[in-house]
Amino acid sequence: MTTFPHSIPIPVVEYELITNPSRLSEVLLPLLKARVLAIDTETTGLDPLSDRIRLIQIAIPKHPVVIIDLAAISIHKLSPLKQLLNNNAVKVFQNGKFDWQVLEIAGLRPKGPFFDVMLASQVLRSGLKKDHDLKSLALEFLGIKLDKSLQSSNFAGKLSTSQLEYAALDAFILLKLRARLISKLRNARLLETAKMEFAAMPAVAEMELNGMLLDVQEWHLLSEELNQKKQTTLAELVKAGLKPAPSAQLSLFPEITETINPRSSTQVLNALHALNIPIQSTSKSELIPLARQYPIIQLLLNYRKLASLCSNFAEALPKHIHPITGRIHPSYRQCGARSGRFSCKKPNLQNVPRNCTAKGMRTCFISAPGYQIIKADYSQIELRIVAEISGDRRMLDAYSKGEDLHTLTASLITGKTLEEVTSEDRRIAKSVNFGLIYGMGAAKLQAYAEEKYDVLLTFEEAKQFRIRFFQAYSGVKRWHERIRRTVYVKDIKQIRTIGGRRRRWSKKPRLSELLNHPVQGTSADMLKVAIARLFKVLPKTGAKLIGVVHDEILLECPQTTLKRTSHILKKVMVEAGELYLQQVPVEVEVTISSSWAS
DNA sequence: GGATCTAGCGCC
DNA sequence: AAACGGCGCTAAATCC
Repeated sequence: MTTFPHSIPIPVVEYELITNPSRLSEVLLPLLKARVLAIDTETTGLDPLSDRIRLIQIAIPKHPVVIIDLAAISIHKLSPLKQLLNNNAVKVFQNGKFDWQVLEIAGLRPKGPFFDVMLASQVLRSGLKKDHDLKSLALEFLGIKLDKSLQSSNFAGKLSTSQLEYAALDAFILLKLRARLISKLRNARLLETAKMEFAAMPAVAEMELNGMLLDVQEWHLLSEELNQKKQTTLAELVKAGLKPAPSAQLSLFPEITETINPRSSTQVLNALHALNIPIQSTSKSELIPLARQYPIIQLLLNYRKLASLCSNFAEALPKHIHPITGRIHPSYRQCGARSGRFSCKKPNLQNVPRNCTAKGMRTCFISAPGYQIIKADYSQIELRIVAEISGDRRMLDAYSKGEDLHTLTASLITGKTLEEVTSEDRRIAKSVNFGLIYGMGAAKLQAYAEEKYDVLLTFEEAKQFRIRFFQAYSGVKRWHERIRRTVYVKDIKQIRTIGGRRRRWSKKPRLSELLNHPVQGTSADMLKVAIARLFKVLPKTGAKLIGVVHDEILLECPQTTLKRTSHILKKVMVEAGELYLQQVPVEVEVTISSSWAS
């Protein structure tokens, strides 16, 4: 890594401010010939749906930065700009998702190929937890200290010279950053991964603008139901004897301390100790084994779950309904996870509960009139990727014959034939499969099976299943051993997905992290290829991308094109998967419904 | 008093 | 020898 012992002075950037339509086409003429355009925008705020674009700054090498004051020029006079943004030049952005959205809403949608310096940096430094804002990138890759104090200045009124200089520099610096990042990416063999991110970027930008529609009335009913349950559970808890520990009752106001807050782990710990229940912490894994013995613990678990559902979802999600669109527009980060997976926030729609009430929260996410929701997800994608990467014969055989891997595992660990396997056996096997591929130990497997699959195993059983799993899938065992050697013998601190996406560690990685990245990351890669391709083909169907959840894609589709669109969606997803999986068939399950429920 | 950390919940 | 990974949000607890 290059270091810059002395910071380089901030370059002086020439610019021309355009406030007059008659000068526009003239000044854009040389830009039309450029192969690369660096673009930045300044807006009146950070919400593309309610704030407005003020400036667009465009930089090309050896030329003054062109700053166009969009407050001064009517949209009808902008065709030269539209033509420029719609040409085949590479468009360079910093966090281009935001600029894409702002430009789209201003009727100035830019056309790719794109280069996003933030995404490039995230791909390059994945796992190393660094900042990826423009200031950090300029310092890290160019040794330039940028002054970003004007970023949040008022871009609605009259603009100062320093604001214009700031705006010009932001665009100009992107050219230099791109050049530096390209060579870094190429040296790290990450250019292909970065290009995949760039291609997915407009799809992500549009997905956020599309947002999802929440049925507020149904949501309210569901919230009421949850709240009722929460209150009755609280009453039962008090009845069952959840009260302050004796020492705490020395309070001057005993009536106030008659009950405790069941969400407070410290209060709960004391209260349970007072009831002679032997626990070290109030964590779920410690409470679950005691739930059968002590009814109060089951009530406590129920209450905590209900309280979390109420505050995290029932009360929280309606607050995110946008006043202009009436829809929820979460913020997706396409490189949000170190594996390359998406993360989602404000609100996080990737963790909306599936089956928390009789009705289900996801049924409240609905399609607009005249539309339906198409949901498509990759079937057992992580296990398929494990089969591909490990080359495990048995897994590959099972998948190529179209067999069910959970049933196969059930048969292998119980010794029963495939026909004898019960649905209970299969559920056990499911927990075993998902638990053991990343090297879970027997104790955790036991807890995990109970917590997630309601499967009771003794420690000995968990141990036996673990042994039999690795006997049955010896290729998986060899894969684990191969990776183990890379950490503990070769001291390697990085690993890649099938497509080459890299994750690094600053300290010695855990084996499970090294096993996990190629699997989760490859799954993320195929999802991104899929949405990038969908971005190109969906417009002709009228369908809109409205959500992604790791191995799942959600479209809102006009009734009239449902059949064709779901066919296209499935085809695109399967083909994206097949780019990475050569030995395992890729399967995608598609459902059509008036809501997000499956 | 506000900022930050932790525990515990949801999802794939 | 033992070890599942990846996220975000809320409320309580703690720090400054």
